[in-house]
Amino acid sequence: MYIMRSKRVAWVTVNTLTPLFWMVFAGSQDFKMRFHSFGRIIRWSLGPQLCRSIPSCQGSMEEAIECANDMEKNGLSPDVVTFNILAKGFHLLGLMSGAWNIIKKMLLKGLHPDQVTYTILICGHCQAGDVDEGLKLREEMLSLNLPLNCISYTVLLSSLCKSGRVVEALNLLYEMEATGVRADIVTYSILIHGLCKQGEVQKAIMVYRDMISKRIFPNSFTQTSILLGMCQRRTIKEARMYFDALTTSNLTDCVVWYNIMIDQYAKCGKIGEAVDLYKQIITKGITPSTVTFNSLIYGFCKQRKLDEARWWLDAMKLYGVIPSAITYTILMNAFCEERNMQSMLALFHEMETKAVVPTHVTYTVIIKGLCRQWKLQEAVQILNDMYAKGLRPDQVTYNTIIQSFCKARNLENAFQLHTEMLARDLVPTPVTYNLLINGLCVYGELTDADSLLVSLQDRNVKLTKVAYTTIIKAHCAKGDVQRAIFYFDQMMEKRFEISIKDYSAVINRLCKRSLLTEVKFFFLMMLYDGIYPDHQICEAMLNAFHERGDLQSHFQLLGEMIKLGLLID
DNA sequence: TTAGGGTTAG
Repeated sequence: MYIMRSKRVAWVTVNTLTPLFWMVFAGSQDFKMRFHSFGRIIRWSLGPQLCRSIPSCQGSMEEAIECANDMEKNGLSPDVVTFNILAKGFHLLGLMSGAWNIIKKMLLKGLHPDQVTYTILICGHCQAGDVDEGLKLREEMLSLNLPLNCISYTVLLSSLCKSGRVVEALNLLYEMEATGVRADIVTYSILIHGLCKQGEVQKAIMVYRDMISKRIFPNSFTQTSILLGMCQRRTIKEARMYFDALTTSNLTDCVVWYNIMIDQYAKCGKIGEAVDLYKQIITKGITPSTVTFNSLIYGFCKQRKLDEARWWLDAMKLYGVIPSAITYTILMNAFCEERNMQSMLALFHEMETKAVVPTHVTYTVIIKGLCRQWKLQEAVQILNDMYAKGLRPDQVTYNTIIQSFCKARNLENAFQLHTEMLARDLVPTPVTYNLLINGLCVYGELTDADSLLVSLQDRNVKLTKVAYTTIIKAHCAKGDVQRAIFYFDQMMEKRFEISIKDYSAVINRLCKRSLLTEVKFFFLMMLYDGIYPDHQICEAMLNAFHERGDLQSHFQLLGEMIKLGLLID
């Protein structure tokens, strides 16, 4: 009971390494109570410091472990809960090897990991981005006859949703139902959110109805997911209607709903509406968050009103809201877009003086700025500095520099960076390959672009339509229509949605080379595909037919244009 | 006593 009075007492106890503690508990008959108090001390010794930097956290982990060791010295054996608390501590620090060591100790003591232990480990794998390892642990649990509970399922489900694997997440929900594990509001909220984010709004509604039928009622998290879904798949007006209904029918308003709405307005250029909502937040006495200001700043940056954007950064400070790395990065990117490197770097230094730690996105913006000034070696230097600072550049970081090396006709360095990505276990994105293919098409050998595309296809590397349209355009421009048709067929076989833009790109290039038979071939293919020509594409063809003296085709097309209403007078 | 959820930047 003494321990429970205040945190301060617990800290005194831990820091003086327990003599006081044992004086308090000496002679206590309530063994369980003493044991639980140790758990609290361990949690307290982890808690306040976990929020700080890693080195001080490690210190507190040592203290927690020392406390657990102290238990043993005093004749109390740590149990599964004690070990779980320690494992969780390591997990929070991202030190999963430490968590595994704790589990090993636990096993050596003849204790068996329980559902919580497994959940912590699953969480560790999932947060490291390895859901499949988490799913393997699920198999292990099942093989050990250790059924997963709602929380363990929810951790897996959350991670699957974050990786975009919503179908598998849905299947897990069905598995829960089949095994008699009742999903709760957290499970449903995560799933509805995941489905909405993937644009699967219909499925999200289905899950929502299922939830209501089980008499689980939405809370602010669920409502946030639905609002997001509305923003993604419906018009902003419909989202606003839902938002208005939320804010008028709920007793307590949630700042996240306002943030989502403000962000939507900021993104579509309706900054006035965004500011109006901000005023509503203040009038209602809701505390705006960093995200509120970030979205407003983004909105002003998008309108290229950088003075006003900067004013909002200062306004944050007046309200006691702390700017984050995202706040600074938004502004830095806006200055980068304006080619104002000086202001961009001034903001970066301001960040440093205010102890706001830059992220990999912040550095990517700096790299983008350097690339725009063709300071490519300096950009590579920043990339290396990132690793030295313990930051992991991502695909966008690499793509930014690769694009610039391609534009600078330095394909060797561009491919070197691609190799470096692979060496660092960073899976290149379809954009990486689009950039490299485009680089080879425009500044290198087209045959090399062909070889790259074929090798990617052979290795089943995920590609987007752009890879195909890029190579098709290049073959059209260089007159190898057979090859262009070959890739066009492939693009259709892969069921990419082909638009008039794609046909126009091909037909325009063929017109420029006066390859009229091929022009007619693609034009017919477009009509067969159910795509109506526009005025621009017809104009290009008319000119080409006229220039080559193919008057029959010229007048035939004119006739078609009149029928389609594309020719006025 | 220990495990799970929402909004923003390149």
